[in-house]
Amino acid sequence: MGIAERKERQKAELREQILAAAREIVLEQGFEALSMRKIAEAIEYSPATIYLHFASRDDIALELVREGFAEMLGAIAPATALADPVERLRDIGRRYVRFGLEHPLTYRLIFMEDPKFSNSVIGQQLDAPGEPGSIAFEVLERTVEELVSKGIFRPIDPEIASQLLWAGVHGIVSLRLACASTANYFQDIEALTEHFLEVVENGVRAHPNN
Amino acid sequence: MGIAERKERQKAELREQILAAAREIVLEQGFEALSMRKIAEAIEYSPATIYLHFASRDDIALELVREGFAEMLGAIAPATALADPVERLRDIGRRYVRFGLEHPLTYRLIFMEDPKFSNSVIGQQLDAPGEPGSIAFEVLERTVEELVSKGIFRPIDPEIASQLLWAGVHGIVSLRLACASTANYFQDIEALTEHFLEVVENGVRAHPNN
DNA sequence: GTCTATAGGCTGATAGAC
DNA sequence: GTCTATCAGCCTATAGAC
Repeated sequence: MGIAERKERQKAELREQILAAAREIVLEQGFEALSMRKIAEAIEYSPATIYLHFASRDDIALELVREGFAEMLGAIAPATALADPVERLRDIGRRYVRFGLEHPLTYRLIFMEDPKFSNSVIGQQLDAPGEPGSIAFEVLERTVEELVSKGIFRPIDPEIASQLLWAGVHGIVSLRLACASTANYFQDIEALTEHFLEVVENGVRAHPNN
Repeated sequence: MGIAERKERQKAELREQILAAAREIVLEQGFEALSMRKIAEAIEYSPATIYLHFASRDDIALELVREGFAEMLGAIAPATALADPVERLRDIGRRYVRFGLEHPLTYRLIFMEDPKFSNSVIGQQLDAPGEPGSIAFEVLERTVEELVSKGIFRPIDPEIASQLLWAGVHGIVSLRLACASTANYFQDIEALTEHFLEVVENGVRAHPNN
């Protein structure tokens, strides 16, 4: 059945081409500029052909958000390897912020563009136990747990602490993306991140060390 | 010159009607649904008439973002009246989050919708010393200063501390708005806000009280 | 599988009549 | 000041030919 396989391969390739073209349009012209016609032009097929691979524009957009989310998790993942929970926690925060700053349009796409897609993707990732997003959040929670059990952090609900950390780094990134030109007020985001991590760490520490 | 005045009054009235209609459309159908035709239909004038009061759709949108920002500041302002700086700081945070949750679409419009407008409005507000936004941020900074000078907070740069607080509450609100349906993970935003304020307070306190 | 052609919308903005 | 009419363009999605 070599012929059927080749056909399937070609079909999958075209699907990938569509997504790649869509990604490029979003990264170059913004999310709202994404249209079936532009994708068609980029891949040198007619708009009608795209509908053989995706049911709608929303389907493509959703897939892009999914990919963006996965890309973000991939950028944060290396932090997991750190043995020291204090360093691991900091590294997660730093990597999160760095990803947001280095991929502002991807970050916007995931969290700020269309609530319909953000909601669907983030919700799916967090509600299903096996999903990468769920696992990433669990790593965060378990790191907090470790810090508590080692007596470094005072007893604090790991879920709440994790949500605080997430909200904090998300706030730093998304506020920056919302007022990117307001350079006067958010000059050094990396430094702000360090301060945030230090303040939170200090705020939940069992034996304050300032 | 009563006639000229009446005409001016009527002109201003129509301008207000346009903005009111635009606001309603954005709050009911979302920002991207805002169009000149829909506004025209709502005010029962032809689309061409709107152009006598606003140069473009962007002009109207910008004005809406400006108004939204002002509305937010107005909702936070009462916190200024609190004499106790600790309570004042907490109240600012609480009011900020409450406004975001009670006016999600206005909050989205200000910070998450179109960076073009967010940027312009937030930038203008923060860069010009006399603007309400600038003043609000100064109140925050001065509150931190007061806490430091009274020995309640350790010596910390008030600007950095203020940015941290802003980023934190913004993160709480905007993450919630991005994944509104993910109720499992962000059940009680008010409680999360309390934890955030407590952790930050504790993290910068001169004499830890846990 | 891929195309052309098109239905059936929507949009911002403006010229020119009244 | 306000209108009608319209330009010039965008869009998603599909029917039907090849």
